[in-house]
Amino acid sequence: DVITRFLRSQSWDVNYVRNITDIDDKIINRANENGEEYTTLTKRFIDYMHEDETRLGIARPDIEPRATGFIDGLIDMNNALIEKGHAYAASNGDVYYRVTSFKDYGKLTNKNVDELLAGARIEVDEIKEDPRDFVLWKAAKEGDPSWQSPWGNGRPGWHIECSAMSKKCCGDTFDIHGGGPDLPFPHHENEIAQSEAANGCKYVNYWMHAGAVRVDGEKMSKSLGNFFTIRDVLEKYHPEVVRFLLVSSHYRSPINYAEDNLIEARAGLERFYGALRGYNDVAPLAFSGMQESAYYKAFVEAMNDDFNTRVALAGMYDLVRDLNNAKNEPELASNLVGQLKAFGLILGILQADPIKFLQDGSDEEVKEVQDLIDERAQAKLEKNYARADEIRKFLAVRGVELEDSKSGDTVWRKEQVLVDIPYGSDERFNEEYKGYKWRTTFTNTVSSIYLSSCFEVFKDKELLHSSKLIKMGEKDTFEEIHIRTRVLAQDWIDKSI
RNA sequence: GGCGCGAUAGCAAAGCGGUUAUGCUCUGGAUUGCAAAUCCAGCUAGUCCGGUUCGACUCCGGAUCGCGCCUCCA
Repeated sequence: DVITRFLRSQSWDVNYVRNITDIDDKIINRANENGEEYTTLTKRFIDYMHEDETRLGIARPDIEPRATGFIDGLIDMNNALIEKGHAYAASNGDVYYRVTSFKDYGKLTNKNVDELLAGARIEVDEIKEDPRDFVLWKAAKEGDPSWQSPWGNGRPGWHIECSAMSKKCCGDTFDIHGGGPDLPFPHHENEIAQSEAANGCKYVNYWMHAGAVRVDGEKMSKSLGNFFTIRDVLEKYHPEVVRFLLVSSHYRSPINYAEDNLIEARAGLERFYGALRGYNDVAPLAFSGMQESAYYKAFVEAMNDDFNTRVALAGMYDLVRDLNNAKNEPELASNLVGQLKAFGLILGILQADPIKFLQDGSDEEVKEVQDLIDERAQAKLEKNYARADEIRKFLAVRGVELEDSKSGDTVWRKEQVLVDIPYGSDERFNEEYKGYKWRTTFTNTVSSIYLSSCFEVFKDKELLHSSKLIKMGEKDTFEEIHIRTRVLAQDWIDKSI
């Protein structure tokens, strides 16, 4: 999504194609289990996917081909491969690709065809000429969805559909082919073998493989029990926070999904939205009018360097600093905001109402908080600072942070929940130092590889201080963290006496 | 075993053969009735062992650790 947005912003004519595999063993099995048509099942999941994408602000591709819509092209391709000796129809109605016939096989992933045999774990199939051969067309089992073909009723093989779809949608050669880190072998290797053998020309100019999303440092998988959906995440975090996390690292780097990283992503966004408050009427500037801007040059340079979104963000932070310094120069500030929003548009962030983003609360809460703010303003006018502070503290404990601006207005924002108390209730320590009581809470959240700790200092049950989140590396021991937190707590008490 | 990727400060994450990455956190200052936000300044780096070089986090070699792929999932 970000790559497409950026390329288009630089006047590239982009044809963005993303295919859907809507027929395979898993789909057939699940549809049979559910007692429904496989098309009903795939439609439901495709609809879900589109809903999730919409929430994340992901633009739809220009074409979203489905495998079952390209059966004819796929059969043509198989025919071409058979004619050229790169494929053969087996006795049972399957069609296989003859791997040894393609001399470049393995060029993408640096595989040696001879060594592949040694590593083959599958049982030797009597039907294939060679265990390395892969299926292009699979004969249908009784009752399964199938299509007619020169080799009898069947359905597409597992790799050919991508070659067939891309040929129709992108042509014999196209520029960029993306995919996940698990795809280069065998899938993309097989696509190359199919398309280059059938079409007689180069398949793809640039391969882009993304880094894996990891959970607690491991691959997400059902067997590991660390599997969850984007919907689960969006229940807890604003979609923009998720996007921000993703653009915070290079697309090729693995990215670790951890609560701490989401919290940090939110903190970064708060800095941007804090600066954007009050500029709702400023629209993103067009890149065409920004050619001379140093921020624009930095942004484009970063993005032109293999879509280095992290470096692009660094430049945007520079802009934010300059924007915060330019609050007394409305014209300049407005221009900077326009630029910042323009960059945000490419990354798919910063287009929301800052106040809404920062307050992140229900309408009832907004009213409740505003009433207290009004009461506090009155107290301040009457120089009743005790009451004013009481209200501030009351709200602070509930995660509402007040900011008095110079003009006298008070704005507020919702503080992140720094610590999920329920975890680690058996890992709390109540200690005493110089007459102050302080409590340490440790957390080791389910999806975090990091221990976190925070401390709260009390005097006669009154909360005096609540620490910020202290994050610890995975190598730190529990004992070390405990000592470190104690030092911080005692340090605070020493200073406050 | 084969192929490939990685190891950077308290945390996250980039570039770069010599010169500030950046963000979060933390510390000091300015500001504030007190705060917050903001600004200014600062503290923490480059897994280990060799080599190349005037100079290496950056290049080369090795070790260690971590991760991915090697499946008729696509």
